[in-house]
Amino acid sequence: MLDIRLIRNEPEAVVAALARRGEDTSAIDELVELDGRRRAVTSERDELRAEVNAVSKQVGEAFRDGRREEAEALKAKSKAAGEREKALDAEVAELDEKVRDTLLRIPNLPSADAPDGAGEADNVVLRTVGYDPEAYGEHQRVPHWDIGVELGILDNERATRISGAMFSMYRGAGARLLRALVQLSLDRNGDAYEEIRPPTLVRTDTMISTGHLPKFSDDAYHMERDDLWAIPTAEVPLTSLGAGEILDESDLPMRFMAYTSCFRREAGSAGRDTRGLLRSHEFDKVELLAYAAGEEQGKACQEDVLARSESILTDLGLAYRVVDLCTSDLGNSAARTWDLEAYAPGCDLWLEVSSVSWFSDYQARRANIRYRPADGGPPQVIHTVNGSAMGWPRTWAALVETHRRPDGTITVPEVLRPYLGGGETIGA
RNA sequence: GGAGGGAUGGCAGAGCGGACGAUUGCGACGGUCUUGAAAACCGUUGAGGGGCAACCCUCCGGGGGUUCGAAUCCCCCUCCCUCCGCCA
Repeated sequence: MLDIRLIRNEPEAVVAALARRGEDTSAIDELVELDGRRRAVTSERDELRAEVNAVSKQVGEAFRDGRREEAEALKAKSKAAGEREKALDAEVAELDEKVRDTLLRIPNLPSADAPDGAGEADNVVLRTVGYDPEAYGEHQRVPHWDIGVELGILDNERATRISGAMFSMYRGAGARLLRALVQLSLDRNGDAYEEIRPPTLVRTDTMISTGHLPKFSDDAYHMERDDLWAIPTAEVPLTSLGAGEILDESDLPMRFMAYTSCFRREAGSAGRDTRGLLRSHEFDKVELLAYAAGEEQGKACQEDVLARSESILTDLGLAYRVVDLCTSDLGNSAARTWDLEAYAPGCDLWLEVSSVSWFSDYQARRANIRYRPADGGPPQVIHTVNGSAMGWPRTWAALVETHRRPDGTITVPEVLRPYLGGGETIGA
């Protein structure tokens, strides 16, 4: 959520920044007005409160000194003020809630260096690595859903029978490959990122902190009976790890990683890109996340996550490109996002396998995570950064398609072999 | 699921209707002393909001109530702990 003081002091700047997203900015004018009213009523209420406090004190003194009559008179005076105060207090509460509700629905301001744009087409490809369209043979032009069936390593037909459309099931070497990918990624990031195994069901508050609620409730699975949400990404519990806390600047940046299932209803995208592993309701992901002291450190952390994710793709022998999301394609909470897209030759698609974002203090303000500056100043809201390392189904797909040999078997990239008992081939 | 006990500042832990934003200890920070450090001693040290400022208001898990006045009394909720039951 944005800082209300920023909206108050520089509404034009906020409107201009939101306009870069193509966002309707009328909520800002509304907020400025609401906030003004709220502050006026609040100070009026506070004055009355101060009066009640002062008079009450006198009541006590009068009683102690035995001045009964005076005490009774003061009591009546205080009671009258108290009643007016109560009415104003209700009004303040209502305005507070309105301000917060409005604030929660306003997206983050894009970073100054995020490219402007009106849609996906305006995203900027920063670099393409290892891609040569001429280099792929016919044997690599087989989509993973066919390879999966052919080798018996993917069984979405039965997954569908068990859970419905857009669920998947890995089998045998396919399941092992998936686990190897997860483990590789955890192992190589363990030097700097603390491994966490968080809960995958979370409270409403937790979903609000990352910005997944209140606006995007249709995208998430909700367990009505217990009022819990299935996480769409480990970003949700990891971001809230430090909720409500004041950290020491010397401990920052703090870095965490988690391997979890992720659950997405994919409302509105039914039937789109649903073949094979392109899009499913449940998938595995390893997430890297950092708490940073301010913008400079935050941006450095974003670079670190990106570099780490890229190196995994490189080591897996996959072609990929880095895409700088334009302002209109940016997620609600993000200020700057780089997507990593791996090339899958079989389905001839660039698959988004990672999304590395800097959220400035937007999420941390919602989660109320702060740090105490080393110079002793007042607590500051931290910055958050996160990125996938990686989203595994799509990586699995790109890998299987890329490394398919003419005989239909799959070459296991060297880095994965230790995790597969030294095995060099799948499907032999 | 049943019974009981809790939730107070960075942490520990008092307070149980008015002088309490809160005793105290630890920690942290500043100073004295010291070649330096430690120890000792002195001092400072919660968060949020409003105001140019003096200063004012709010916050003792959350919400409601009683009262002129609530950290303190009452009700509801959440969470934690102990015991019992059940269960992976």
